[in-house]
Amino acid sequence: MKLERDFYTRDTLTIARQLIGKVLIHRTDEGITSGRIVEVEAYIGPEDKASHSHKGIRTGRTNIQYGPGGYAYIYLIYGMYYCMNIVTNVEEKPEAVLIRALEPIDGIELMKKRRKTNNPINLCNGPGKLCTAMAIDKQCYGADLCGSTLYLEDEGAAIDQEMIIATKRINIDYAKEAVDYPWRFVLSGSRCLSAKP
DNA sequence: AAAATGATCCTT
DNA sequence: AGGATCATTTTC
Repeated sequence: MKLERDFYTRDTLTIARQLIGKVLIHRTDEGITSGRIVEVEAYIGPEDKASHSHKGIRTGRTNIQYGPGGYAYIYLIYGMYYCMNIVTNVEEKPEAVLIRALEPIDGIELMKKRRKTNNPINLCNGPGKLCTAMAIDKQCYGADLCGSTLYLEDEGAAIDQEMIIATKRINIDYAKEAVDYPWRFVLSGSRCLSAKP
């Protein structure tokens, strides 16, 4: 079942935890790719020094975060890689969840071609990698996740809450006290994580 | 107008 | 441990 708007317009940490186990799907002219989410990080607006919308910074890049949840926030990092976030909560709350790793499901051959590797566990085990594998780029900025091109589905099988581990976020050393917030959620034991829990 | 800065990945 | 590489943001 496709996730609808009401899934996205809620509390960000609740959504982040519930995103583990959901399936991300992207339909392109080249074909369909999909993967099961196994790692995410929450970025919670003005109060979070690690967030792009820290202090309510509103620019061309962060603007989509200020709308309602259920839209894609895509940005280029280090001049080379795209990262995909899911905008969460309601209007004027600039919050989002970064998708950090997936276990590939559909379109694995296409992913291998795009990523130039044959190792299936090296296709989507990082935020830049999964965007390359699924051809998620600037064109996806602001995409409505309640549409039919880029969206999420619930597999049906619920994840045991004990299998979801909360840890510190990755590579945000610049974020002062926020470096210690346990806002990264991973599926325990997954072979496709970007780093050890 | 110019400088600084990365929510990363790959190679050594 | 270091370099690639550039859009976006911040600063002058």
